[in-house]
Parts: sequence; structure tokens; C-alpha cells
Amino acid sequence: MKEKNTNYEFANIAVNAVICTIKDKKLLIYLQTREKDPFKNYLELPGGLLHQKETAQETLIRKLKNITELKNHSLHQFQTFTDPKRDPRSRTISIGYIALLSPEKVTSLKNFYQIDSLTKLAFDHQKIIKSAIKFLKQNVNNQLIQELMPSFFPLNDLQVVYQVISQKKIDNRNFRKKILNSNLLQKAKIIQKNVNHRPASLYRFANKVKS
Amino acid sequence: MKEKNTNYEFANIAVNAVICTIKDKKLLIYLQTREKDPFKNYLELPGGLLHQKETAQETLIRKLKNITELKNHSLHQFQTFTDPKRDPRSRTISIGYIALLSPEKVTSLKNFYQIDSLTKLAFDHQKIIKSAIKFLKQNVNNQLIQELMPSFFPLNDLQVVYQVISQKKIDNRNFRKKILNSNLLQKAKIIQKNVNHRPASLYRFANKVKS
DNA sequence: GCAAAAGTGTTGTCATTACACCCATGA
DNA sequence: TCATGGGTGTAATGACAACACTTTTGC
Repeated sequence: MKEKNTNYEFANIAVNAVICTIKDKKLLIYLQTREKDPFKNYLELPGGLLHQKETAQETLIRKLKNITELKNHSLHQFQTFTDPKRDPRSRTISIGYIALLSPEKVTSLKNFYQIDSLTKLAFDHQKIIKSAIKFLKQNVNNQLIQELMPSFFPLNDLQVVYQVISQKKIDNRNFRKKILNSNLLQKAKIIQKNVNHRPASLYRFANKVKS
Repeated sequence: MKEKNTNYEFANIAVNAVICTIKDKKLLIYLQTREKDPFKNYLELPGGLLHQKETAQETLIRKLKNITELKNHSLHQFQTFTDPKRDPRSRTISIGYIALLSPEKVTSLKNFYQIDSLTKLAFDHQKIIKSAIKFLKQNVNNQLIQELMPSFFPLNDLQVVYQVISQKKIDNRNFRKKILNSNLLQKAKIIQKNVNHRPASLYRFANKVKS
């Protein structure tokens, strides 16, 4: 298959997903171990090749369905990578997507890695991740942040998520004032339980959450 | 050529450029007339297929060199379009780029069209343009604006460009105050000539302009 | 002197920043 | 009672918005 595209215009089209979640004030990314060459046993981003009648998003949803349930609206296309040498086998371009997972959607942290602890990844996946993080940082907004939050959460958790994505410290009092004035959140009737400190009030996003 | 990719993963990779400039307070886009089917005689965005050893940007620079001189850094990749039916001949995805041209780089306005006067375009190019405009509006910043300006310009022209891209009216006094306080601009020693009104002082961007 | 665009200041409002201590809970 | 994170108010500063008239040029 790999040597088929002697015609110069043809190429493989791949998608790769940078699946992010936040745990313990750290941004984590889903990676899997490659089982075949090239880059056998290296970590890589999940993804795969487009089928004939699929959009890139449909491919991703198909490829990721045993990792997590994703919907079109929670996939963010951020960049397409076209370096002709990015795949040593044959010409393959990759369309990069970001998916943000709330902790509720993450059943196991087994395949999630901290980005600063990464050594060598397969292909140009290091570069793809870097570009994804840059995109996130440049586009921090309530919609993106919301995707990373569980249905109910304390304000301080929300603050942590903002801080991790924007890579900036935020003043606690100012943050609470601003977010509460914005009417984005609704206070829930329940509070935290079984924590060995003062239990926090829980909030949720007030808009209709697409699930 | 078109029926060659029976193998499901292969496809054509195209790039399309949304080349913008501003004239008389209007955003103009470069379009050309298709000379062959499908969509013969329709207007279309310039672009073409990637060669084997080219990045998408290299393809664009090759394809556009008889329209205008472009450099890597003045091309902005904004979205990739993967609808399997977007090309009726065979599977072709398109990587969309925006190029911003200062009036100095536009030798003739012959092929430039106002976006609101467009009827039907070839393929999904209407959609690509819409997406490009949205990208511009969401990412108005000094770097982008700078690419649209000539080397020397009156402040009010700069204001017009901001207004056209952001699709908002800006108060003249407030704009001048803000931009002059920002130290982005240097006042030139020359002023406008041959205008039948009070001649404006000319300014230029103070940073090193990559040409 | 008329048309056309250039240029100019002040005031009010709102958003953002900086900053430090007490509170409620579990162990 | 101690450790842990939750929760609170005020004052100063800076950014932004609203607003209308005079100036300089060519014709």
C-alpha cells in the first residue's frame, strides 16, 4: 500500500487527536504505544487514515470510540501538517484535532501523560502536541474550559483549569468575583463531601450543555 | 487520474488561498475563472494540488507566484476541508490559507471581488471564504493588520482597515489615542500630497518589517 | 468660501489589579 | 489543635466609551 502513490498528487490523509484532560493541576495527554514499525514501541497520538466517504471528524470519532465517546462539537481542528518527510513510509499529511475531556469521561488515567515528561514520540507528534498547546493557550474561552469540567465543580477547580490552560496565575478573589458576576454559572444545592477541609459549594455551567 | 484512488485511504491534497486586500473601505478577494469542468466558467479560489515533495505552503507559493510574491510568513493556515463530496471528480481535501496583501503588492484589481457581490462559486469555495472571513475577524491583531498596510499610511487608513476586518465602527479620537500610545507606529517625515483636503501625516510600523 | 478629510481633550464608567485574613471541615 | 483548602472586600489604577468642533488643503 505504501508505495502506491507514484502519481504526485496523491497522498494518505490522516487525523491525529490531542486528547487533553486535567488532573492535579497538570495537563495530561492521551498517548498509545505503537505496535509496529516505523517507531515501534514509541508513544504516539491516536488517529488514523480517512476512509473514502468520511470527513476528518468522522474518522476521528470512529478511531477514538473505544477510548472515549466524542461528538463533532467537542473536536477542534487546529492545524494540518504537510511536511513531506513527516512519515518515512509514504506521503501522509495529518489533520490535527484537539479533544478536551472532563474527568467524568476519563475512566482510566493509564494512557495519559504529562507533556513535560515526554521523551521521544513517533513521527512529528511532539510538534503536533506543541502546536495544540499553543492553540489552546491562544483560544482559552469559556466553551473550551467548560468541556474540561465535570457537571458539578467547586470554583477553585475551575480556576485551576483556567490557570493550567492559560499558563498564568489568577488571583483567587478577583477570579471568583468575575466568574460569579458573569452569570455563566449556577450554584448547585449540593456541596462537597468527605474532604478534609472546609467543603466547597458546587457550581455548574448555566447554559444548556450539549451532551 | 481522477478514478485512480480505489484504495480508500488515498486522496488528492489541494491548497486554496483566500487572498485579501482592502480598497475603498471594502474587503476584496482574488478569484479566477475556471477554464474546465467541473464548474467551468465559475469563479474559484486560486490553488492547486501538492507535489510529492512540497509542503502546503510551498505549493501555494508556487501556484501564486504569477499573481503576487508571497512568503511563508504571510500565509495563514486557517482550516482544512474534508467533506468527501466537495470535489465531484474524486476525493480531494483542501487546506485553506489566507494571504493578506497590502495595496503596494496589488498591481491590478482586475481579479478582485467584493465578497457580498458573489454569486455561485466553484466547489465549496463559498464556504472556504466564509470560514476565512470568520478566522480574520476572530484573529484581528496588529500583525495581520500590518500585512494589509502599505509602508506609509495615514492613521485614518489604518482605522479603516481595523474597521473592515473587525466589522465594527471605531471612534476616531479613541483610535488615534490608543494606537499612538502603543508605540507601534513611527511618524514619517513626509506627509500626504495632492489630496483635495488637509494632508495627513504618514506613519509606518515601527518593528522590523520582514519583507 | 466650500467641500473633504485631518486632527484634537475631557469626563464618566467599568474592568482589572493588588492585597491578607478568617472559616469550616476531617483527622 | 492542626492542616487544608474555601471563602470574602476595598481601594487604586488603567482601559474604554461617548461626544463635537476647529484646521488645512484643493478647487
